[in-house]
Amino acid sequence: MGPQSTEVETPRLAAAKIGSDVGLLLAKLHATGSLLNNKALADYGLRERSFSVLTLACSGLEPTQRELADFLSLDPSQVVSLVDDLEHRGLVKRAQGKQDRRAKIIVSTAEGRRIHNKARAGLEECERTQLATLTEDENAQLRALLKKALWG
Amino acid sequence: MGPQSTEVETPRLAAAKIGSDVGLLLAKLHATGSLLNNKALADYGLRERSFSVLTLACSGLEPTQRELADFLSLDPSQVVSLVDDLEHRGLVKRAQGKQDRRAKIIVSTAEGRRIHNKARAGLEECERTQLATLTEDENAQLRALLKKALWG
DNA sequence: AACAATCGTTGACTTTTTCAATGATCCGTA
DNA sequence: TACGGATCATTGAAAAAGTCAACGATTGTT
Repeated sequence: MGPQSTEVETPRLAAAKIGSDVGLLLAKLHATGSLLNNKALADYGLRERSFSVLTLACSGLEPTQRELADFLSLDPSQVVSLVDDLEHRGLVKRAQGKQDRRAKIIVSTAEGRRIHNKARAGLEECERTQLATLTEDENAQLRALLKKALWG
Repeated sequence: MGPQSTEVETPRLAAAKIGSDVGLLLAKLHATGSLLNNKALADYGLRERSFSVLTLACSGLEPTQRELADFLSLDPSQVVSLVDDLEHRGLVKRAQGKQDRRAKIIVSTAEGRRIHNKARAGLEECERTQLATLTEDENAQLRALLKKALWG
């Protein structure tokens, strides 16, 4: 992503109609958010994406790599790298698919769950400050709207 | 961003708590949205970013490149490329800054405004279909929440 | 006048994304 | 059962995007 300063910027340009373009708003919020999230996760050797993979590995849903790729909007080869990294660090394991032996199921290790719990706490705190200008209700509303936009 | 299929995916993994993580929701909606937006803009030789620059050039706000970089969360060198491209195609012009002669103000040409109008119509139609699962009210709510999250 | 800071630009460098090819496996069909 | 086409994880290469430091020109400050 681009270079973000943590300073408050004067959004002179937000006056333009583009300031209401959903695509741009998403891009901007995602950009600034990613930067902060990655910073918060760095303490645990994670980034937004590896954290997402780890979260799903810890979920008990036993996702396959293909499912991870679809859900996270990543190329399958990118998932390979992410899982490689997490596996080398002993946070997740590859297990053989149950119905499909081609597929590999990603499951967390005890250590993975330990790290994940810590990282999640840090990330939640980080996101809380990011959305500090929203009330608790608005925060929940935003989540609900994003989910509905994605999955109806 | 990653590879998106236009098919509807079964979000088995959305059940995980991560399905409520704002960071991931933003990333995912942004990813799928970008893909569709870029596809819609391709007819006009534009992409999300060059469209944003063109929009601001057409806004009458006379943005400098530095302001574009800040507002669009881009590195100044990326703005150079985007403006180069638009300028070569005769859609925008670089004008000397008024108070500051180091700065360059980006303004649209008549052709730029013509293309922009067409592209904007196409993009709006595209975003309408993307957010089809939201009601008109929810759509407006989402915009408002994103703006508030960004600028309070 | 001197100095540090900022603007746009360039170029090098790293990271990320994209894509095609591969072996293993699955599934439908003859 | 055996064949053929599709899907899975993986690899590696190529393309695109992002990052960063340096530069001349200009600004504002001391």
